[in-house]
Amino acid sequence: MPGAEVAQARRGRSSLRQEVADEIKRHMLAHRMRPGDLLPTESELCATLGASRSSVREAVKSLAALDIVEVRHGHGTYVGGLGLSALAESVTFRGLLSPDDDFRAYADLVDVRELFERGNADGIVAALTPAHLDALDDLVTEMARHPAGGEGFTAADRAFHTLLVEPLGNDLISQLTQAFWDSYATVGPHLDLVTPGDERQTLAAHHRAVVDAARSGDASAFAAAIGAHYAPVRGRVAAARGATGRP
Amino acid sequence: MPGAEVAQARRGRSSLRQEVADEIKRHMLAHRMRPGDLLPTESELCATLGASRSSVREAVKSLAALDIVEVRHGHGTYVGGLGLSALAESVTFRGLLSPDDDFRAYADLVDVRELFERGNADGIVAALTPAHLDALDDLVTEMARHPAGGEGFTAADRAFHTLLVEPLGNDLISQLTQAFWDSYATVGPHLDLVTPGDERQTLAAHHRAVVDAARSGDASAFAAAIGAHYAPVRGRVAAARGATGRP
DNA sequence: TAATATTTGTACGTATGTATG
DNA sequence: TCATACATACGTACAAATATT
Repeated sequence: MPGAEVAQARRGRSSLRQEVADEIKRHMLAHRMRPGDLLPTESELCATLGASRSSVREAVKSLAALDIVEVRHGHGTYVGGLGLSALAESVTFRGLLSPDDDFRAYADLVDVRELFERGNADGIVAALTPAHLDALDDLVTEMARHPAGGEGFTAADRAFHTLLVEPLGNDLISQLTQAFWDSYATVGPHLDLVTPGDERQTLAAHHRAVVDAARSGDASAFAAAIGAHYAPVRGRVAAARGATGRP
Repeated sequence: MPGAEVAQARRGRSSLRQEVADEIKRHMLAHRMRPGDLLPTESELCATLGASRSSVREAVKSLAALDIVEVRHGHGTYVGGLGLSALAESVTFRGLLSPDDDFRAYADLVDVRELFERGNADGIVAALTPAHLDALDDLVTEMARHPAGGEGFTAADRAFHTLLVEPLGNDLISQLTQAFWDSYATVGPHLDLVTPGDERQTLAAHHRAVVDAARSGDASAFAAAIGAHYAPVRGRVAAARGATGRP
């Protein structure tokens, strides 16, 4: 017998697992729970929802993949951080799975990353504080001290782009920026893109130009500097497209 | 005994379920599979990966939540569409779970939606064909024929914003636009936002202004029209913020 | 330090629902 | 209608991790 409570509300509808997942979300909303709050144990969910442990576990696992819940072994199940790690994973996999379609997924990624910074030029330049600018400068120095593509450079680059949009105060944009940076950094190395040595040398300089433009308060100059930062990547993609066949 | 192949590569690392999920993704990449391709059956995965049915099923369920695989009952498991339904669900839930923090999640959503259209004004105006413009006009007519908030209006609105970014040829932007529209449309009704009757009347007119500006080829006018389209929503959020306490 | 209770992780067997031929 | 292949669901048992005592 497939339980009672949920099963009853499941006549001709979707799978029991989906119903259980929806019920768990409803529970979180009804109790106005916050990230980090403790959810009922699996056994309790089984009893409450009238489903077997397998079904409950599978439902919980799909919610965990979306960062809606977080499961800690031997501890319990908690409300998740609701971050966009799921997005990053999905977009990354998309890029890895179709590397031969003219690098389209990768190029799309670059466009979106640029949009977040260039399209918010006014807001970013207006909201950046001297403290922000100094921190950005330090990160550029950090980049210049490490070889491009290395550990230190990569970490500084991620922090740079995160900090750049942070003053906007838009949490969604901040998380999207990080998710897309992660995808970009993961997909890139799997592509056959040729990065000339002299281009590696100018990477830190491009970032420095962005900070300088921001410090000057000139939104147009800032937008142009952002454009110059992303232009080389587009050039590499175009070069690879030309090389691999497409006329 | 916890199998052999995967379990061996799992000394001191993460859970078996995670290993199985990674292995499935590796399999998809190694075989250069495409959305719609058939994956091995659960039994085969159990045998190949040396894991039990439970572990394999839970792993598959987390991949299904990310639209990386798609499971069809009685049919088999296929490579998923790699869409951003996961993003929409996560963002929507985030908005629903924290409706009392000054509508921040909702306001963030509006900002991002506007960014996709306003920030791409140049590209959109340049790429829109006469056929696109006519289709957009038809959708506006459709909106004007239906009451705001109704079924017909909502469908036309979604199609409008989808079509608006479509000529950019950026699949990622198109999918993000749709995902955020879905979140916006789902979260909005749960918030106590007051929409004056006269504002409902002007909704179609705002969309018409966007199309007219695009037809004129003036990117600045287009950007301004997009701004006018989203401004009322910001007004409602600001009004609600003022009403519920925050000075 | 060690024993114990709680909770999630893994495994296996069985029965049922669903689509194809 | 029947047979086959597949996913769905249930129940039980034990392993592993994390506390508390």
